[in-house]
Amino acid sequence: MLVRTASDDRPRPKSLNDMGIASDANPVVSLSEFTYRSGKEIYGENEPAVYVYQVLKGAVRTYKLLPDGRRQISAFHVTGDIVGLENGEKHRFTAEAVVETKVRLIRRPSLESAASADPVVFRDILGMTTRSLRHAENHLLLLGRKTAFERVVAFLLEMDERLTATGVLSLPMSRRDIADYLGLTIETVSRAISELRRIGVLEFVSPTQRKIVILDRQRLAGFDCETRNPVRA
Amino acid sequence: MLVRTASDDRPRPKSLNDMGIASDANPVVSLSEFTYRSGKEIYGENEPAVYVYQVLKGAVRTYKLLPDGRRQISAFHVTGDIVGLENGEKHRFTAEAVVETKVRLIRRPSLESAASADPVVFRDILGMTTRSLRHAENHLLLLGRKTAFERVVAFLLEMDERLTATGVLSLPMSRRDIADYLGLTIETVSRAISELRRIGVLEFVSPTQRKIVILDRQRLAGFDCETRNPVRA
DNA sequence: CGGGGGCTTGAGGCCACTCAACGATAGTGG
DNA sequence: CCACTATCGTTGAGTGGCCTCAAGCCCCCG
Repeated sequence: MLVRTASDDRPRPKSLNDMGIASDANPVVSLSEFTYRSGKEIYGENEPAVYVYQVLKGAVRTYKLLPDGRRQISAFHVTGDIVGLENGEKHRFTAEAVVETKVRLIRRPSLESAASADPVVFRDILGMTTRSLRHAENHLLLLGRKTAFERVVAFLLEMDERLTATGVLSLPMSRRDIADYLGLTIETVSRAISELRRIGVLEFVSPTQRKIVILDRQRLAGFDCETRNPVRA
Repeated sequence: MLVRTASDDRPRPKSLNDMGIASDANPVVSLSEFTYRSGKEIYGENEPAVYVYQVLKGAVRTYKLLPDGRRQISAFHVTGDIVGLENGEKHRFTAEAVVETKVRLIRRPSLESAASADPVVFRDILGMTTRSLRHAENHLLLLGRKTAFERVVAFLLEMDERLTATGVLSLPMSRRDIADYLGLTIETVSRAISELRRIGVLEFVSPTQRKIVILDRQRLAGFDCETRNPVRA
């Protein structure tokens, strides 16, 4: 199994003000923005959780590593999503920018004080945590019990829903990211996509393999054995 | 893949009072108790979430099914654990008693009113949700990237920690349950346990295969490639 | 135009699954 | 109390789906 390396030259949002980026004196929480270049680490697993991040543009992957480098991506976060809301002192994942990504930074202490002051904020935090939990629970089923083909189909449907819903996918992530999200290898992901193209469900938009047209969503959805209505004898 | 059936003769806690079991007039939330026999369904996936349950004795499994019967158990819940806290209208899993199980029932509406009245209750709910999320996130890594042997080791260590921590495990669940929790087959689970016995890490306590002594926890833990300190180049 | 990374495709191997047989255990009824 | 039976767990043999290894293509970018 390949061991991947992580660069340690990531920007430090702690020095945002030093860098001349104004920090917003919001009445609710202190805000500021930052842009991460593609592949840069936003925070590391087990680091103290100083900030919560809202993705304004781009995409973020959050993952865990095993000592030998095996990686499991738990989620991709796109525009509007909140990243790093741990409800605890430490980050449980590493977070990296999948592509050039702009985020809004929210200081955790200021978020917490806002939450204690305002029940609505608190309720929002619970809602977002529940949302993450539901996503993780569905992903457990995918990783534990779905075939490689079913996983790739489920991934494409999820991305179709979250990215555009126009039938044309512009995936920000590489095949390696997809593989590490689905618990597969890049070759297996590639073969599944090729198969879907072969049978006429998908098509690439030239000139790249990351823009995908869904030609027959009906049929694509049919390959996903979703949990909707499990038959009970 | 085998399609398993679910009995539909489960008791209905809705009729608790009709059944002569007093419902506790607690100042905070309305409480009552109920005992489920081994294998009985407590609630079904997508059913309206009327109750939240606290396990008083026994064990509960929560799972999702695919249409063809493939099952993924998301968690086992033992004494003290809360089950069915969905923060939403519907249950996201089916819950069943693994063995004869006594639970305390908490009406969801009464819990919600308690939460809005008391920030401490609300904070507890967030804490429990976060706890579930952390468990699910760790399980994603297990299902996505660990080998069969590593999964079984991780399972035994988890159960050792949660059930007794005395070095003697009395597993309430069958090999099938374990397999469906770990995303494996019963044969693979069995082989991994046999291997651990063969090398002298485990031992069965007669006369059953569900009582296990951990002879060398050091070595057992060594087989678990936990996420503790991933090496970074 | 040369180099490199990302993606695809093919060939072969291995880990976990499938199928099957058997022993042990627990539950059932005579 | 003891056959009888069903269920659970183990073990072996063989298969197959996904992984590994490798080659080649394409696009991007200096």
